[in-house]
Amino acid sequence: MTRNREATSARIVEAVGHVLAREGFRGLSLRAVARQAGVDKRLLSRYFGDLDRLIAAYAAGSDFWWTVDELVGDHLPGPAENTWAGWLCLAVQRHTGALRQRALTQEILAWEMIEPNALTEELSAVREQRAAELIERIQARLGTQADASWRAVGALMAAATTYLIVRAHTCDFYLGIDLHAEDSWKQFDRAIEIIARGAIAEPPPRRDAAALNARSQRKT
Amino acid sequence: MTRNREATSARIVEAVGHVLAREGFRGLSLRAVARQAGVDKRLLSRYFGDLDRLIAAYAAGSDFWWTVDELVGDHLPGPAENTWAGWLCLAVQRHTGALRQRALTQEILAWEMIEPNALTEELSAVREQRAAELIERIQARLGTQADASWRAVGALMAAATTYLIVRAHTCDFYLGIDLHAEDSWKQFDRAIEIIARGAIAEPPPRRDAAALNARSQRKT
DNA sequence: GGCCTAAGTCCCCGGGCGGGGACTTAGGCT
DNA sequence: AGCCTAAGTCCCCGCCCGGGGACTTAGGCC
Repeated sequence: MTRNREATSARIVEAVGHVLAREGFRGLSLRAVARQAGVDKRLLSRYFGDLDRLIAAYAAGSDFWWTVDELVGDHLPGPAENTWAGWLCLAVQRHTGALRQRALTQEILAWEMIEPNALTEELSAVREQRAAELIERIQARLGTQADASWRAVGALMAAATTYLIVRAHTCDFYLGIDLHAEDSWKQFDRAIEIIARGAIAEPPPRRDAAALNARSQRKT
Repeated sequence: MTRNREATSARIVEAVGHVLAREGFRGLSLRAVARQAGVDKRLLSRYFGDLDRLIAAYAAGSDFWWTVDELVGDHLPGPAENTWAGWLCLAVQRHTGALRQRALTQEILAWEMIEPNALTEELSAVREQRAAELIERIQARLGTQADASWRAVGALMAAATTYLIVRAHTCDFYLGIDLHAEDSWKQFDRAIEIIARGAIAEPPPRRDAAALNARSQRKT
C-alpha cells in the first residue's frame, strides 16, 4: 500500500461524487464514502473533519451550474429579437436544457429543499451569482434596465422548469403532463415562448358562455 | 392505564402529524411517533405494521390539498373575465395562497422530490385529481376545451409558485428576489396576471441598442 | 368472581451512523 | 542504516433505527 495523502484525499473527494450519484444524499455518509474510496473511514474524519466539510471540499472542485456563456454566449439575436422577451425566452429555454443534462445538480436541488448542507449552499450562491451576471449581460446588450415585472416573470419561468425537472425524478405526471415524454418538454418550451412574447391565442368566448356559466353555477 | 385500541390508534396517528410538524420527515420514525404518543413502539408495529402504512393511515385522515371549491367556488368572473386567461390567473393565484397556508403540505412537497412514501403518493394522487376537476369545471363554465398551450402554461405557473413556496423554507432569495417579503409575493401575483393576460409591456428598444450590442460583444 | 383475550410493556437483537483512541508501518530525511 | 513523523488500520463506544419474542395485566364476558 503506497502512502500518499494528496492522492488519497483526491480519491476520497472523488468518491463523494460516486456515492452521491449512486445513492443520493440519503446514502451519503462518511462510512459510505470511505467504502467507495476503499479507505478507512478514520482518514475521512482526520483529513476533512466533518461530513459537511468533506462535502464542501467536493463542492469546491466541481461546477454544477451553467455559466453565462453556456447560456447565451453564442447567441446574438437579430434586432427584431433583441428584446427582453427574446432574451428571456432564450435564457429560460437554455436554462432548462442545461439543467436537464446535470443529474447531480438535480439531486442537489432536491435536497436543498429539505436540509441545506455545504453543497447546496455552494450551489445556491453560485446560482444567484450567475443569474445576476446573466441579467447584467443582457442589460448591457439591450441598453435597458430590467423592470420588476420582467424579473418576476423570469424568476417564475426558471422556478417552474427547475421544479418540473427535479420533480420528474420521482413522479411521472404533473397536471396530466407526462414529465418523461420529450414532447412534453417541447410543449413547455413553446409555453415559455408564448409567455415571454405575451402571444397566447385566446379562443373567442362562445356566445352562450354566460348561459353555460349560470347553468354550471346552479349545478354546483 | 385505560386500555382502548381505537383511542390509542387515533393518538398514534395524531402523533404522526405532530412529529412531522416538529421534525419533518427526517425525524419521522416509529420510535419518534411512539414517544410523541406516549406509547410503546411495539404497538405501532403491531397495529400498523410498517412506518409506511402508519403514514398511509395518517394520510387517509387528512386533506392536504385545496378543493376545487376552495379555489374557484365563490368566484364568477364577469363576461369580460370569463376567459382562459381570467380563470388561469385566478386559479394560480389562489393555488399559491392556499399552498402558502399549508405548512405541512409544503413539507410533503419537499420530501416527494427526494424519496416518495405513502404520504407523498397520496398527496400526488389527490393533487392530480383535483387539478383535473378544476380544469373540467372551468371548461364547463367556458364551454371551450383547454388547448395544449393553456395546459402547459398553467402547469408552468403552478410549478413555479409551488417551487418558490417550498424553496422559501430553506432559502431566502431566488434570483435576487426576497422570498420572505410579502411584496415579492404581490409581485409574483402581478407576474402571473401579466403572463395569463399576455400583457407584458415591452419597453421600446433604444435606438442605440445595436451599437451597445456590438460593444458589449467585443468586451466579452 | 373467574378466566381468557388482547392491550400494553420490556427487552434483546442486528445494523446503521459518527467520534475518536491506540496501534502498525511506509517512506522521507539525516 | 536508522529513526521518526504521519499515513493508514483496527476496534470500541454511544447513539439511533426497525423487528419481534416474551411477558404482565386490564377489562369484557360468562
